[in-house]
Amino acid sequence: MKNDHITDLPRHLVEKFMGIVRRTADLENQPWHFGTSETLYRSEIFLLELIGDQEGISVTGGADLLRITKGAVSQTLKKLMVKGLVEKRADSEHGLKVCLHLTNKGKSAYFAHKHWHETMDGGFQCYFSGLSKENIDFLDEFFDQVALFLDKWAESLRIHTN
Amino acid sequence: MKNDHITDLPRHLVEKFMGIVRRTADLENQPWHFGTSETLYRSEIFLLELIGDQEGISVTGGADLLRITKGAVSQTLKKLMVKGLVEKRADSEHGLKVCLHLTNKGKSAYFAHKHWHETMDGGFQCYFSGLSKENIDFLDEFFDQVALFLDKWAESLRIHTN
DNA sequence: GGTGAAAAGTATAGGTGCTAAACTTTTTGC
DNA sequence: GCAAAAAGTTTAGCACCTATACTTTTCACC
Repeated sequence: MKNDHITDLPRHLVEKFMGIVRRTADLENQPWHFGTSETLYRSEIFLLELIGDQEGISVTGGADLLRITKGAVSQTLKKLMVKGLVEKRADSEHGLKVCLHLTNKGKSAYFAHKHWHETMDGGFQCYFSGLSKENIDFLDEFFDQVALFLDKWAESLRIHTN
Repeated sequence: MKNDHITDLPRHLVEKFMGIVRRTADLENQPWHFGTSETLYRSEIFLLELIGDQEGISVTGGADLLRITKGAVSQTLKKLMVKGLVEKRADSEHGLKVCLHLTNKGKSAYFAHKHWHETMDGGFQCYFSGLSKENIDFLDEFFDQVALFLDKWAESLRIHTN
């Protein structure tokens, strides 16, 4: 069929997109060795980054932002403390709450991660800056459409799970 | 700073994109309840889909295509067989190889999944069809840029892992 | 002010999904 | 013919998450 290259174009794009999604998830699952001698795993990096962004956050607060259970945060937290990257401090106004802070070792890892993002995102930001307003607007709209699609996906799961 | 909305636009888009990527990965991790009474998990769906697409494939062949170890395939395969969705057949030309096939129950799940994709992708394909050739080309180029970025990412991990 | 419910955090069991390594059996190559 | 390679399975172990039970503290209401 000589028109395959036209009708298949969207499918081709969808597959390209899904490839990117899977590769990104894959890369995020790789352990990390920057800024510290400790090996950091995905969940640990996420929590470290969150604590660095919001020093003094609580376990429950972190769980809400990471959208996981507080039990999961508690477990990851323990690993970060064993590695000497994070410390717990008592909340002066609430005897049950805990305030999470980075140690200097933790800050080293945190800023190494931030710096990695800077250099890494550099080229990409550059590419973005070179785009026309039309293309930027289009991308924005496109992402919204994808988000709507994901809503539909989630909804279809919700229905068939009852 | 009054120009924040301009300089932050790329960052805003990057975060939007990363949100989509994470949400998609999340949705793929949800268990599945279509076309069969059995609950299917991500690895099981992937393998089921692969066997449906390529009936008669071997364990090692599947491992290569899924880019995981054959041990992982063997484990997932066992679950699919316990659920009665897949069966092993001897390879007539190679006594050690195994040919994987869907049972009727497996085909039901496989086609339910395919049908779900059809209806699900429907609206999105529609949206795609309405796009101009310029926008399509731009998206294609954009995904290529993201792929390049992921290459850089992988490379940076490779270096720091030696 | 006292009491019961809610909230913060921890600990544990269990489950998915993967790798690495050890193992068996068959096929292939010299 | 025999060693090496290939196909597949099994096991131990790790990362990561949820659900649940639990303790301790705080809060709200009478």
